[in-house]
Amino acid sequence: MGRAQTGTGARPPRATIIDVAREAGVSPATVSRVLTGSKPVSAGPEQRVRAAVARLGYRPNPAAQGLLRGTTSAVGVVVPDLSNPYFAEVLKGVTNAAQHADFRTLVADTGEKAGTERDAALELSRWADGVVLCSPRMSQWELSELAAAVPRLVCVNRLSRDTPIPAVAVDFGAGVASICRHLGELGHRRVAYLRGPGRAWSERARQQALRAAGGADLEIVQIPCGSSSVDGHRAADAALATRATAVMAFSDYVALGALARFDELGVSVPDEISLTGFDDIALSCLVSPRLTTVTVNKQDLGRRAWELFSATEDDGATGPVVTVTPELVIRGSTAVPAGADPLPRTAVDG
Amino acid sequence: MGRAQTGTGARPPRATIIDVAREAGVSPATVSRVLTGSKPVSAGPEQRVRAAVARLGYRPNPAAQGLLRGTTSAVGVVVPDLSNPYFAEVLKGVTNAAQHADFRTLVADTGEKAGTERDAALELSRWADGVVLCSPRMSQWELSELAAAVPRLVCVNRLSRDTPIPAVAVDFGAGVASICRHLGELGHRRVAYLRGPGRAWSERARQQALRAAGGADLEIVQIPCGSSSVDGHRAADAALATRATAVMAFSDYVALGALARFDELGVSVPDEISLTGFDDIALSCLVSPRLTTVTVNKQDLGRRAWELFSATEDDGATGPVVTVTPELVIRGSTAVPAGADPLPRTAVDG
DNA sequence: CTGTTAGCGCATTCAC
DNA sequence: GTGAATGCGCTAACAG
Repeated sequence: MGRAQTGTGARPPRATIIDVAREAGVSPATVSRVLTGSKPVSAGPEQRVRAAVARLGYRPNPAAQGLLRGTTSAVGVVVPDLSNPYFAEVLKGVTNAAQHADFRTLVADTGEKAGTERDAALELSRWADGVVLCSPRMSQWELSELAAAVPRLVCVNRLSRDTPIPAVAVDFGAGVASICRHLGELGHRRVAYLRGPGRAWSERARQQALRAAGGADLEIVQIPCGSSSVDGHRAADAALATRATAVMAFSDYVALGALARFDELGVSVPDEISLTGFDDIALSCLVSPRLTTVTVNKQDLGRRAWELFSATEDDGATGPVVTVTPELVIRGSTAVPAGADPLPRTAVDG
Repeated sequence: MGRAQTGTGARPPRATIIDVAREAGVSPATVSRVLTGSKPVSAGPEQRVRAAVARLGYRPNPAAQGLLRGTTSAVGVVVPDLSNPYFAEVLKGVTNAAQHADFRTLVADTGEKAGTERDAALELSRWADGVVLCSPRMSQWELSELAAAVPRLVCVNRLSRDTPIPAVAVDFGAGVASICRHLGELGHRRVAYLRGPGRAWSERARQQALRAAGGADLEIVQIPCGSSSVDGHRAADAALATRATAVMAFSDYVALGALARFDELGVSVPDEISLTGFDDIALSCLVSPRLTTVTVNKQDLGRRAWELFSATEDDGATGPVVTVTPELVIRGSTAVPAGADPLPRTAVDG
């Protein structure tokens, strides 16, 4: 009885709060009060409202609520490439945290094209209360400009000196330093570095650490590469040509590509050449040899970005910066270079 | 001159169409007309409006627009696990296609928990014009119920006989059959199958094909497993214990886990045991040996899901179903079983 | 061509 | 406690 005729094919138009009010024999205001719990409602009407809501399958229209509140309960996430497991994990971290706080996640993939990041972020910012920018490749200038236009902007893996943008970032310098130390202790003296995208802040941070680490003890040979496994695969030959005894890749994703190329070439890792990654993605311990890398909790990065986002005020951001220190994890892809003493450095120092 | 005082920290409240109208000395309707192009506006006012828009940095509020239009220009995507490269790729496919049509993508991750899929989809459907459900693990009954509640529901890798839900799905049967054929031709007679999640439709589709393929020629031994690489890693020992000469994994992601375990155990692939995957994720040709699998264009799957979505009417869905036939790609992880004739079957048959 | 009016669905004032 | 009125920002329908 009473169920509005639900034709087989025709879907009933979404019920409004007015429909519910009529059905329950109360005013829309009362329905709203029951649903939001903003003001007490006596038992009788409350029951009738709840029954009507259930019967009609009523769900408040979020657009209308948002219009009234002035907020959207949504957060935008801009990533360079969803195919990259790293960004997929960060997105997962943000999404899960947001879901927990009853927020929706809007996602945009810029396809590693720095030129589209600005538009993507601006667009998402219209639909969401703010935007999380993952490893933006845009210029510092663009970023500052964007920060002025987007109500709540949070960066992942991008720190900016001039503009106080809230950010959570991996301490790439510490990561690179620990890899260099590890390689040095093994006896490597000449290391080929597979460079990431020049526009990536994280790459520039690595370069800085590389400059500090490289010197008399460790010679770093730079090889242009990129951020994907295909890039790593392509750059592997050039790395080999440097006669370095170890290859340090921009990331695990890149390292996996290089590893595949070494395998094709019959170059044994780590016997003939050592290889390191960065990030410790899931698949890095599924390859053979398992990748020596630096471990970063990517979902946690996303979660922290969310926390920053939800702690940020809509007006001038104070710009707290969270730094996450990665940890070296030594696995099978690094070893003493062929024909070298394990710890010559200690011997010399001592 | 004229730039409203943009205090250093304080962000100016988002301008409304009324602000623009005032600034340009016209009515809000004229501003709207200039912006939407719905009706012609003469040059003078148009220029003034554009100038005001630029000066104020005005952008229409999508919530208000949506409220009026009754649509959101957004699509929801529900995936079991963003960490799984397969789903990340499908999401990328949907997002890119949606972006192209000026639609936003909302994403929800259910963490492989079938129980949360329904709520996630229902929730997203309030914010979006419809939902793409990726490999839903929910029951057929729940799915039918959901289809009645969500305006535009599209499934990926899930076909339902009773309810006509638009869907794009891989022809898992054909894929499994081609793997079985390949394995049979190599001379394998006993194959261990690493099962996917029992709730997954794709798993049931595979089982059907397995029943057809398994028989006198090919014995299939079923091993409970799961959908992640960790599951594959765990199940590898049991697969080995069956004394099968080949292992067929539910997916590449699972196969990669098994491969890693075989490597740990010193079991050589494909010399001692053959291994196959399914889906052909990017990393499958980065491991050693490269994985024999069946190739599926995952981004394309997402793109097609989007097309189905945008072709679907809000009312009763007609339920077109697109089937994608995967292609066998033979790489290094499969070989003739130890001590067997390469093509005994042909010999017997001939 | 342009301005005025109304209303999308909802929550939150006010009166009662 | 409850109902009626107001307005969030915007565009469609009307007048002029």
